[in-house]
Amino acid sequence: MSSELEPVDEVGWQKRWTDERVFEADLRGDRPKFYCLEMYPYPSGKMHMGHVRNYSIGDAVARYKRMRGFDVLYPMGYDSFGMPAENAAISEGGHPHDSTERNMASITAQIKRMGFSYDWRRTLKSHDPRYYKWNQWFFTKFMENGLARREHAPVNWCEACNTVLANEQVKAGRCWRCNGPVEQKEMNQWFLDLPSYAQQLHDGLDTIAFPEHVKSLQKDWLGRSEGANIRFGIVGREEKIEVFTTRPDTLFGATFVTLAPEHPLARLLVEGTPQEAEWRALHDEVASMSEFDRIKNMNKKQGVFSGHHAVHPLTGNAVPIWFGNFVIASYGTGAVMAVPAHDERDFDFATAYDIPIRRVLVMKEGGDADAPMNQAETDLGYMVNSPLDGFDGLYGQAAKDAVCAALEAANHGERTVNWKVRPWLISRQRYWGTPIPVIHCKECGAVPVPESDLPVELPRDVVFAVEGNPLETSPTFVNASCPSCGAEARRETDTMDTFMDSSWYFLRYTDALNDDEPFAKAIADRWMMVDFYCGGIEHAQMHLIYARFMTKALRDLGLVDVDEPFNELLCQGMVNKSAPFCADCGVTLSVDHEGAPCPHCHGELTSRSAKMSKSHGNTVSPEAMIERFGADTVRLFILFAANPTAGMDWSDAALEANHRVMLQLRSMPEQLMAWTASDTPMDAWMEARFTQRIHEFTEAMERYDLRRAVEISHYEVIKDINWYVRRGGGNRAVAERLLPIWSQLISVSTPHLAEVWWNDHAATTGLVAASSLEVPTPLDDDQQVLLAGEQYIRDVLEQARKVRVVAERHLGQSATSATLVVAPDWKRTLAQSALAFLADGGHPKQFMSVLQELPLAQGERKGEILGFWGKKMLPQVFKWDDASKSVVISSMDEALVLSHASDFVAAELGLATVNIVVGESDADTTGRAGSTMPLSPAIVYA
RNA sequence: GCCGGGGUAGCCGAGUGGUCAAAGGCGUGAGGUUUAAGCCCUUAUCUCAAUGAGUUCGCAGGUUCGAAUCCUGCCCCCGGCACCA
Repeated sequence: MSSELEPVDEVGWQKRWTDERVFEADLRGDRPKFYCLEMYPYPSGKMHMGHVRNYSIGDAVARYKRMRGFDVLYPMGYDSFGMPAENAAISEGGHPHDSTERNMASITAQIKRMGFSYDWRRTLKSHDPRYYKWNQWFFTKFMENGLARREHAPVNWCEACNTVLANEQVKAGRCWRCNGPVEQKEMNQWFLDLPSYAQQLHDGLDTIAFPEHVKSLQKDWLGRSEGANIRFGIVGREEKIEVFTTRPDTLFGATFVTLAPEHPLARLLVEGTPQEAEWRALHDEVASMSEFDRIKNMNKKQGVFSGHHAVHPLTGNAVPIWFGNFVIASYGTGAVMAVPAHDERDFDFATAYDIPIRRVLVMKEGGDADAPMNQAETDLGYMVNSPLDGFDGLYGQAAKDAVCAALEAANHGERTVNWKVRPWLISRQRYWGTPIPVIHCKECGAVPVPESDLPVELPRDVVFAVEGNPLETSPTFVNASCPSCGAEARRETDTMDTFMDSSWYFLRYTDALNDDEPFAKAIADRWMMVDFYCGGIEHAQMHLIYARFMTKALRDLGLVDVDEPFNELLCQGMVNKSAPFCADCGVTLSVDHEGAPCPHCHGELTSRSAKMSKSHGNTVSPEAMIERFGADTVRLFILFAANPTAGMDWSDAALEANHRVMLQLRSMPEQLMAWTASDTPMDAWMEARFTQRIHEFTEAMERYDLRRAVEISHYEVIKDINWYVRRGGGNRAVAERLLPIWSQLISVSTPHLAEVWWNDHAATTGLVAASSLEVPTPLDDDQQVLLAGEQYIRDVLEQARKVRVVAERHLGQSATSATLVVAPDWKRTLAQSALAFLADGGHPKQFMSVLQELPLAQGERKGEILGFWGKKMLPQVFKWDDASKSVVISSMDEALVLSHASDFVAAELGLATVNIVVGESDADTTGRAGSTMPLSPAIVYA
C-alpha cells in the first residue's frame, strides 16, 4: 500500500546534489553549451506560484539538456534594487539594504526547497556594489561615446512614486508601478540614446526565436514609419519649419501647417503679437495636463492661429501656421503639414476653423478631381489637381517617390525613417538604485566619476521619511570635489532605473565572480547567447527591449561579440485560480464573497478563473503545497496542468490526482523488481514500446513541449506496463533494463523521486542528475510490426466491446462466445494496390480505372469489387495511419495474430471461446465477411 | 481604429488536409479489488431504432474524392498600441 512507503527525502537529495556539485556549470572541453535562463526575480520575501511555474519549466529544460551532454549554464540571482524595499523603509522604518537581504535569504530558502538545479555559486544581486559598479562603469563609457546624455526635457513624472519614469513605464497615462497619474514636467535628466539602435533592434527580431506576438509588440513600440521630412519656409522670417509625414504624396493638398503648442518656434512666432495670449492659454493647458487627460481631451480639436504663414516648398504658396492641441511635441518633428482632404484630424480641424480643403487624390483611376469632400479620404489614391506637371495620375509609392524626388531636388526635404521610440530616460529620484556616477561642477559641468573611484556606493546615512530623494539627505554623499578641477562640487543624486540592472545580468552570470571586469569577453562569448529564456509576458517591451539594446551597446564597446542576448524566448502563462464572478456586472470579486450575493447588483455569483492575486484572495502558497505533497508533486502538477505558454488553472483536485500518480510511481520499482514471470514474446514488445517512448519523450523536450514529455514519462509508460502485464509479461530482466532509463525520463520533472529509483532500485551508480541519456537507435522493422500487431489486438478488443452491447441486445442474452471474421485476402490485395498507387503520387480518382485492369477485379465479382472500392475502401485507405498502412502492406497475418491472442481476447471479454475465421472461407459460416476490412474484422457474438 | 493571438465535447485542453466522433486530464456512470471507504485496475461517457447511420470543432459560404485543419465574408473574446502625422 502506497501510504506505507517512506516519503521521498527531497531535502536529503538536494543536499547530495550540492555536496557532489553536480550543477556547477563549467565549460568542459568540446562539449556543446546550453544557456538556460529565467528572468531573475525581485526578492520579495515569499516565492509565489508564478515563480514556481517559471523555474519548474526552466529546471526541466536545464536537467534535460544536462543529461543530453551539454554544459548547461543555469543560474539564479536577484533583481534586488527597486521601490518596494525603499517604500517599506519609508513607511515602516528600517533600511532597504537590511530588508532586501532578509527577504533574499527567505526566498532563497524556499526556492532551494524546490530542488531546482541552479549553479548557486554564480548568484548575483543587483544591489551588490560589486555588481552595480559595472552599471556605473558602462554609464561612464556611454558618456564618452555620446550614448548617455543629460537633457532638459519634458519627462513623465509620477507624484506618488516621487520620480520620473521612462516612456515604456507609462501605461495608458498611468504609472506602471502604482497606477497613479503621470504628469509632464520639465527637468534635467539622464537619457540613453536607444533610438540610435532602433533599426538594429527592429531588424534583429527577425534573427531570433521570439514568439510572434512579442516581436509584434516590440515592433509596435519601436514604431518604424517611413516617410519624408519636409521644410516649409516662413513668410518674412529666416527660420524653417520641418514636418514629418508618411504621406508626401498629399503634399500639394497641404493648406496649413500645425505646430505642437510646445514647439520651440512657437514662442518666437507669437511673442509680442496679439496671438500670444491665446497661444499661451493653449500651451499652458496642454503642457500642465497629464498625458492621460491630454489624450482624452484631444478629441476636441483646439487650435490657435499664429498670425504667420509658411511657404509651401514646391508651390511657393503661403499657407497659415496654426498651433494644435493634437500635435505631439515629442513625435517626429513636433510639426505637421495639414492635408484636410486626406487626413481625418486635419479634416476635423479645417472644418472647425474654416480652412480650405483641397483634394489632391482620387480613390479610383480617372475619378472626379472636383468631387466634393464630405470626409477625409485617407487611402492611397491617384494624384489629381497637382499644380506642377508630371504628378497627376501617379499612385501610391510612385506618387510618394515623385514628390520626394522633387523635394530633394529643391533641397526642401528628403525621405526619412522616423521612430516612435524615445531615448531611454534612466534617471530616478530614488535612493534604492545604482547611483549615477557623475559629479556636477560649476566650472566643468557634469563630470563622470573616474574608473578608479568606482563604485560610487550608496551611503547608509540617509533619512527615508522625507519628501523627495532620500539620497539628498546624506551630506557625505552629496558633497564631493570635482574630479577634473578639484573644486567643491555636488554629486548627482539621481539613481538608475532598475531596468539598467536587468539589462546585462545574463552577461554577468557567465563570469559572476570576476572583480576586475564586468565579465571576461572570452567567457561571455563562449556562453552567449542565452539559448532558452523563460519569463513572463509582462517584460515583452521593457526589459526585453532594454536588454537587447544594452547587448548591442556593449558589443559596440567591444565587450562582447553577440548581437542579440536571447534566442528562444518562452513566455509562460499565468497561474490562475477560480474566484467569484458576477456575470451581470462583469466583475471578478475576492474569494471573501464566495457564497454571498453580488455586492453591486445582489445577483447570484458564478465563478471564473482569475489570475492569482492578493486582491482576489485566490493565491495558493507554494510552501504549504510543498509541505503537504512535496516539491516533486507540485512540479509535476505545474508542468502537466497546461502547456508552458498557456494559462493554467490551479486545482486542488488535480494536484491531488498528480500526487496519487506520484505515490503510484513511488511504488513502481518494487512492483517491477518483484516480477517473477519467465520470458514471453511480450518482452520484446515492452522493450520496443519503451524505446518508442524514449524517442517521443526526447522529441517533446526538444520542442519544449514539457506537458507532452511529462505525460509520456509519468503516464504513458505506466499504461504500457499495465498492458504488458495484462498480456502475461512480467520479466524481471525487462524491468532491470527499463528502470534506469525511466528514472532519467522522470528526473526532468520529478528529480527527487528519480534519485530514489536510480539509487535504491536500479543497478546504477552515481546520481541520475549527473547521468547521461542516450537516445536509442530507431525501431527496426521487426519491432514496428510487433507494436502494430499489439495495437491491432487492442483495436479489435475495443471494437468488440463497442459492438457487444448492441449484439447482446439482438441476442436477447449475454454472449458466451464470439467469432472474429478476418477480411478475405482480396480486400487486402485491393488495399495494397491502392496504397502503392497512391504512394506513387496517383490521384485517388484515377485508381478506379487502374483497378479495372487488375487481375483481382476480373471475373464475375468485378462489379461488386469496384463498388467496394468506391464506397468502402477509398475512405479507408486514407484513414489508416502510417503504421497501419505498413501493416497492411506487410504480410502480417491477421488471423494468425488473433489466433495467438484468442485466449487473451476471450478472457478480456469474459467469453468462453473466441474463434477466428477468414471471411468467405469454408470455415466462415457467419455470412458477415461483407463488412470486414483489413485490420478491422467483423465480430459476431453468440 | 490599427497590430498580434484566440473561439474544439459538462469543464480544462491537444490537434495546421485523410491516423478525427476528435489525444490527455478533470468530472460523471458501471465493473473488479477491498471488511469498508479511498487508492489502484478495467470500462463507459454527442444522438438514434446502433457491428449501422446522423450531427458536431464560433457563424455563413467556398475549394477538395476527403475539411476542426485551406480560402472568403461575418460575429465574439484576450493582449498590445493608439489624434504617432
